[in-house]
Amino acid sequence: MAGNARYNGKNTWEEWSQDWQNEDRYNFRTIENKWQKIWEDEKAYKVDIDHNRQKFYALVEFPYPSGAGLHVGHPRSYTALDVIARKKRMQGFNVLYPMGFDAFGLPAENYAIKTGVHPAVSTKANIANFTRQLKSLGFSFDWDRCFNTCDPEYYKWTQWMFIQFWKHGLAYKDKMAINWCPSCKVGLANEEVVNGHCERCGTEVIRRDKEQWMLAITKYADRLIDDLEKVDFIDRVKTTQINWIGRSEGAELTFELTDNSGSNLGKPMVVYTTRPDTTFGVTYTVMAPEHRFVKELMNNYTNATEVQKYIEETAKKSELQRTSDTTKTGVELKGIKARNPFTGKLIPVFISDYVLTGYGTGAIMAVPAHDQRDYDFAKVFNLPIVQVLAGGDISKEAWEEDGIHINSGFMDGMDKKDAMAAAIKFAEDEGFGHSKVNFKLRDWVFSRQRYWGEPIPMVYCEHCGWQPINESELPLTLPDVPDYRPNDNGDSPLANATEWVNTTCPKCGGKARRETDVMPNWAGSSWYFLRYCDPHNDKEFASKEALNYWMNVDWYNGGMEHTTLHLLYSRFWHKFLYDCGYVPMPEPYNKRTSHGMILAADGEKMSKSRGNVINPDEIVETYGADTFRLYEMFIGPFDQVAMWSEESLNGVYRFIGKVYGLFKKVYADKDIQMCADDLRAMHKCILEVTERIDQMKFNTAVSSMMTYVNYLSEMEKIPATMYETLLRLLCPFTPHLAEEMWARLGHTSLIIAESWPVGDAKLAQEDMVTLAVQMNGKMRGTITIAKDAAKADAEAAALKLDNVARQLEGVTIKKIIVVPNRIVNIVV
RNA sequence: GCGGAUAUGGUGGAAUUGGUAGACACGCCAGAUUUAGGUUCUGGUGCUGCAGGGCGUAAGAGUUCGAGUCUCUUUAUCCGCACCA
Repeated sequence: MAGNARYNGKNTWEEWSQDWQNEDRYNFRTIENKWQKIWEDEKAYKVDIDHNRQKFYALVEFPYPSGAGLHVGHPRSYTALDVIARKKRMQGFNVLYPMGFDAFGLPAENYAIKTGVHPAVSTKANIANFTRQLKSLGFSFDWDRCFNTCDPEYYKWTQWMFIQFWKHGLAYKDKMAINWCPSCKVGLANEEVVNGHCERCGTEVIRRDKEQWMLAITKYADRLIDDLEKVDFIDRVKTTQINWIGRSEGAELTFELTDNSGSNLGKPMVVYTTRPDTTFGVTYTVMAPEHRFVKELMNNYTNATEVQKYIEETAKKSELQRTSDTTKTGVELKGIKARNPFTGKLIPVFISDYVLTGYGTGAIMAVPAHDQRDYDFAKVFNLPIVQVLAGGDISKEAWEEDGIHINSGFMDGMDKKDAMAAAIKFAEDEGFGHSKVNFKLRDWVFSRQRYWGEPIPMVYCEHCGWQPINESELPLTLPDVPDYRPNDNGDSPLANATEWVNTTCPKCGGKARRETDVMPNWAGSSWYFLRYCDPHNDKEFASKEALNYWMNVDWYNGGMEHTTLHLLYSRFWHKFLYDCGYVPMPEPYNKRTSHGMILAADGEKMSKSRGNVINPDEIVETYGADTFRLYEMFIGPFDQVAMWSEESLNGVYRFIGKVYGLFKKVYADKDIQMCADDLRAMHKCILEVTERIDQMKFNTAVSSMMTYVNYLSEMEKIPATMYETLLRLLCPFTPHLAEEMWARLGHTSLIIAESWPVGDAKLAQEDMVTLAVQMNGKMRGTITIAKDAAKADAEAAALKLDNVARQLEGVTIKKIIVVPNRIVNIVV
């Protein structure tokens, strides 16, 4: 017999207590290891469906298992929700708090290119390391539900979902100009381009025509905005998503293109505008250089060479060059005109790179009087500027505010609202336009020309076009390849796996080729929270029963940087599954919060190159997991950036030592009476900690406990109830310490399964209160009187104060304001 | 340029939401114990005056008996988006 683990190998509590009674120092290393082993052996955090208990699903973003290991930023989020999960558990909820790994991604692949180590091998090692680190911090994850996205048993379902997208027409292949990172040799989604640079490696992104798989997220744009009303997301997240989706209401109007004499060329140019009411002020039109009409009408231009040259120059410009240089350039398409449908006048047509091909219709009507960009362009090309809204001074700049319409025919005298309605009605009646909603959001570029991702389960057949493989053949596993390097043609390394690529068409049985691009690293994370509900299911991605019980995620915490990436993608993905009837609710997350970043002590981001990275392993080694956890909660307001400080960490370490030291003063006698002050201190602490955890004010929750511990330190002897209450409150933050001291009090149960204390507001109340006494709002002293004393008593007591009486000499009291239990203000 | 946030001691930060500004912690100072030392304990610590007192929440104005908190103006820093018609 190895003895009882809880008693460090001793068989009885008595044997064990002989040992620890001699210990002066809190031996966190032994103690933390001991409890982690016990929790693991007893599967203390394993959960199952239990219809008799209310569920609570707490979720944190699963990490990418990088070679660098856990960053001190990760535990900020994980500890916060661990605290919440543990408290909910103690409050009787059936809590699901899972962890997994988002294991596909470029770093493993780049590492493979450098070293030849297969990404599966390095990823596996990294996952093992992450798991060890996470376990060393004592998080209450249900490890039985852990999975990673590069496991075929998992990505089988990612592929299956892709096929469902395809079947519903939401996955399509399209040749288009995409963002291309020349260093990673990979296409990027809009969301992955930061200031014209690759989000991963920082290389300037260029534009490149490529055939890409796309997911039609724009079909959900409206619902992605509207349904934000149904969920409890912090405002920052909501507004960022709304701005990113960029809904705008306006109209599409058709401008006929004509030759110089005014005969129609059969090219109705459709423009998008948010201000159809200003059409009387349109003095020219502009098409994006890539607009198909520009090429189609090439023979009509008298300056075709110049036009051609401009088109080529634009194509060469990177996204960054194109957007950073705001001086207007362009070329008039000489030989053609556009007819303003409101005035009938013929106006010039230009091409310019300030008109974007991907937004609206790729063509605009220019109102230089009321749009600064059009104004700038008109100045460069000396075009007429016609004011149609009263106000401003258009000789200096465009007037972009509202105003009464002038020079606008039937709209003269109208305000914006009436004129908008009138303009759209006119366009509809005359058949050249209609109202239209547009979005900045683009469809999701879903192909990556790389290796380490989910293979896209599609094949191309000469006869049948693109076809999905049979669902019974899933998972389509990633083949081994000898060389992971992508090539400059933009082919995936998979293109060289000839045997794998050549296959048969699932429809006609003829020769076919597999898609060699893989999915982006956002694919696996778009639905992982569903898998946690039923992670070992090999028949479905999750059973109906499990989804009905566990979904939605009740509380999801993660980084702001995912607001327009993972968070938006997964909401879209989930809505699609909902529309297909595969998930019970249209939104996956009830509540979303976000933590601030942790910066290095120098206020900079932690990075290898700066050499200011704090390694969590070293902190755990030197101070212990509890200190680390508690410090991350105490470091500052949870939603704001925080700077790492080893000195402050030391303060938390001292606090833990103090809690340990108090144990010696605890009365063995359980029935000892507490006085009113004791009860007040205890209940106040319970109420504060409870409330502050719910509000994520972890830093002040910790200070409440520090205040309580300071109170206990001043006592000669501590009633057991007071100390036990402290341990219960502390348990979510410092579970090892709480568990150890709980056991030393003689308990044989685990404290993590104990109930959360309930505070009594009455007992927490003071019976005497201190009021501030002010004269004309300036502090003159304080009085202590009974709580809820009559106003007259407070007044009388205040006037008796020496300080007040002295200063009252020779002045008359105008009035006295008494706010019960707060303040007495004497106005003179 | 647009959108969002932040601004309080030497430092990180509190403030019951309009009612004693600076909780809690770090640091610092003094003392005690131990000491070769970072340990531990006690007391002090916004600024300023000998003192009654005065001044203090980025700056300026306003509302109020009373403003860190509400309104307006300005400034600084951080983050996101950026020719989206």
